[in-house]
Amino acid sequence: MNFRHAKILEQARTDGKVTVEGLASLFNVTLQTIRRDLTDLAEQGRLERVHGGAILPSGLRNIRYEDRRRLNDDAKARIGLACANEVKNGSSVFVGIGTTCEAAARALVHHEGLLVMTNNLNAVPILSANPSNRVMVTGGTLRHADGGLVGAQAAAGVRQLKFDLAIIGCSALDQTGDLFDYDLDEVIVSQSVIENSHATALVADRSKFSRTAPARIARMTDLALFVTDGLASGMAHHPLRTVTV
Amino acid sequence: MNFRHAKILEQARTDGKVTVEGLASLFNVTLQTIRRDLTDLAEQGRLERVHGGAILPSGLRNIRYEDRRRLNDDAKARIGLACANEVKNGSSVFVGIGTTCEAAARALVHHEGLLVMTNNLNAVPILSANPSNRVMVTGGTLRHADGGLVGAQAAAGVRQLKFDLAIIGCSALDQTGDLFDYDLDEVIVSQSVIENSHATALVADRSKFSRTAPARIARMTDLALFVTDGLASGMAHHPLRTVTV
DNA sequence: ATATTGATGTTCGTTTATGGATAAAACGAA
DNA sequence: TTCGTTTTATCCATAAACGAACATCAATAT
Repeated sequence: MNFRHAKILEQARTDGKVTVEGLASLFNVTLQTIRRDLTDLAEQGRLERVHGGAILPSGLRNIRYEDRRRLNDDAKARIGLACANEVKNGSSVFVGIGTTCEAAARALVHHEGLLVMTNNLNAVPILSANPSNRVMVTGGTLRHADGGLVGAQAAAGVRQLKFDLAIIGCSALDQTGDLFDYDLDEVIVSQSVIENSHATALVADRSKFSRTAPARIARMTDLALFVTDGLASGMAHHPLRTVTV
Repeated sequence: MNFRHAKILEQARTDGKVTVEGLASLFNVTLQTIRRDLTDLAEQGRLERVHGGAILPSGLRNIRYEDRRRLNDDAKARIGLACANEVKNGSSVFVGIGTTCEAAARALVHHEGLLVMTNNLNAVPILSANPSNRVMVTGGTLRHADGGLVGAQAAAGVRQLKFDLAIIGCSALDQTGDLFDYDLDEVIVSQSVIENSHATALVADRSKFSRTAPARIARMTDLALFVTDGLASGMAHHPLRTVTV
């Protein structure tokens, strides 16, 4: 344990990741020293080591989910940041399932006095890093694959509150403006979230345009905001307010 | 405690860290004296010792909780094991808040086909390590101190199911056979659990006999089983079925 | 006056952190 | 795949930090 460890963890919590290079120049020590730090922290389970740096530990998630998290994570961080800009201090927020929603949760650390509900167990430690947040969990059936809580109980949990802004993701988007998902148990939660929010923001990186999924969540017109990193050509003039990062 | 301690803590709070060298020259004492001071403060949990100095304890919550987890963990593991013996494969189980309940969760890894609900987020990764378990979460307000979900919503989540066996803990036990807790929001959950279970097991190590807490959860006669590592003298002949490990 | 206690200083052998060197492993591009 | 580059783990040497034991001193009790 040394002086750097606390700072490394802090940076990992705010940025979602740390790099060996970045930390070495930050602390003015050699790369080897940082590697030892990261190894130590990883052995304590406080970080998870990856090539070139480290990320926050997973706990629940499986390998596939880890891979997805690393996929396009720059874009996800930008999307999360843009999304957090829409959140006012002291408001009530919902954070949904998916790595992009987690990026949004990460971007909320500097907000004050939020009431945040989530059905994403990975988002819980991120959100509770800020002690001024009140964090609530929907309840529901745990989906081992990604730490999501789904099903009727999750939907019922959502109905306990009305959100100023709900941040949700989806598995696929089509050109007619529909949102889709794979899992019906997740869809009923998302629908419940949309119903119980003054405004809903969809976060989705461009990869979602080229996917398909069976279960319709909603139409784009049911939403207030769409935050993405690049539009598919056909959707360029969709009526929905769109933020591209 | 001496006059330096207050100043050391003050500096730690403003700078986030203190160094042995810096403090020694500040107070004009030897390095060894400062080391003694820092060791004292670290033992009190007011600082965290690092090589060359000390830092603020990282996230009070985690440290305290980690300490508690290590406290008497042999006994807790035995209690958990004994408790798991009462659980049949394929049954529905509730796992409550506290390190002893987590020990019980750990002991359930070799069971098959359980439906487990919990309001303890620390228990979730433990329970989901066994893929044949169906894991549900109650929902509720997150208590940062220990990862527990409490309040009305947690109690409502509990009412969705009826458990074959519920495993709960408590903060204190008195000789008349009453169970107590510190937090009313947790008590309403425990009461809801007892109501919605065919049988409730209380897990408590002997330290609970010497504690007191304000909020009554239930009477011992409301329970089916009591698993502990040693009885207080006065409770030796309580009518409740008791397993001592 | 003498003994006791507690805080501090001193010494010294041990432990730990760090950086450099090297070889193995992981990665990315062709 | 193969090759070249980057990242990593391991070993070693050095310097710093550490803690235990003992000595010293002052304040207090007997």
